[in-house]
Amino acid sequence: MDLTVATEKFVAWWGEMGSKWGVNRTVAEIHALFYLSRDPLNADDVAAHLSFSRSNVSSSLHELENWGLISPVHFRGDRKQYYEAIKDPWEMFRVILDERRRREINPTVATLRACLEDVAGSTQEDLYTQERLRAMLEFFEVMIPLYDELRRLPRGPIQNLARLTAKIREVIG
Amino acid sequence: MDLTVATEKFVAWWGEMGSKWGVNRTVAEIHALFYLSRDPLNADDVAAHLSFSRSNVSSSLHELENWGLISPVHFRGDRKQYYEAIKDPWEMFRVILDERRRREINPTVATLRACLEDVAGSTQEDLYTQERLRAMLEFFEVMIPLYDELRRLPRGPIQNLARLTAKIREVIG
DNA sequence: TTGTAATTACAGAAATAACCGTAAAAAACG
DNA sequence: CGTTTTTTACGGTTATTTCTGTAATTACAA
Repeated sequence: MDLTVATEKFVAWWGEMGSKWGVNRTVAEIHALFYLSRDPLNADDVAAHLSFSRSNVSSSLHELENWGLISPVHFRGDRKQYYEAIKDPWEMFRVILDERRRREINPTVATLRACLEDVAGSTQEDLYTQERLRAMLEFFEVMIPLYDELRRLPRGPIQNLARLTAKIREVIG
Repeated sequence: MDLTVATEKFVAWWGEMGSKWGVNRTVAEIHALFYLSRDPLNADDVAAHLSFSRSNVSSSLHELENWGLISPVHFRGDRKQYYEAIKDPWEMFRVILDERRRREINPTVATLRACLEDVAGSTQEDLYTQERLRAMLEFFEVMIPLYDELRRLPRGPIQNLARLTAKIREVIG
């Protein structure tokens, strides 16, 4: 209970965003609370601050842990399970993207390959479909290695990249 | 009705992905169907192929049009409204990202600014929160211009970027 | 106009997802 | 060990989203 206006506003917005990106609103709100909180929180803290049931909080914490966005913290002499969030946005989004890649992008590539197998000995009619599937697969096959490279760059060089690509456009344009 | 195995599989998968990224499953499936289809389709075609109600198809087509992923096509002497999808994956994902930026990223930046205003004359206690909000805002303020640059690059240079960033890491690492 | 075909709006039904409270289980102490 | 505290699992409920069918509207051709 009793969050500041700014915290309240950010938590609500982050929940809203979550729901637009396929993340449970409650999970996203809890994540936002952890992100803004200086100190680790336990399930009761979260339940009290956001007025969710303990059980709902419990499973949401699990989900956030599975995503790698929060990690457990223990205090000696306190049995409760505390958690704290990744606090650096760069690291945080890297974790999210890595996880989405693992869960969704990789299987998508696998599915595309499977579809291409299915359509391999193709009649004239399916040739167009085959072509579309191949184009999509090629897209991922370029973007995935690019992401793999970008994710390893520290933020300094990333900031310069914008300037660099502007230059590239200038040269070729 | 009577889609090929590959089409069926891809449509189902795309719907699955949609639901994980905050897009209505039906809308995503219809989009997939358009993507794979050589010829423009009308609402009846879609309803027949995927066994959705006409009205459901109608509103889904609208939504896809709002996203800019399909566009209307007319055939002389045929009153029906046909649509066709963007067929180039590069262009397609660019449209999706642009739209998500407009709908979600820009408002997020605005919200962050608003939160920072709220927390401006801050007590000691809120100082940490303020810091977190600022860090998040800074992240977006670097990534948005970078995206703006990348989205304007044709795919050739993008393919080389991966190699380039590998080089950068090599030099600084 | 008038009739016909296509589209859209809407309200209720169906399906899905989210949430809570309780009870069982597990873990941490003495 | 037994006790206490914390965590998890589960069944039922509520809420939300999705989907459908019908009715109203619009666009078009004769």
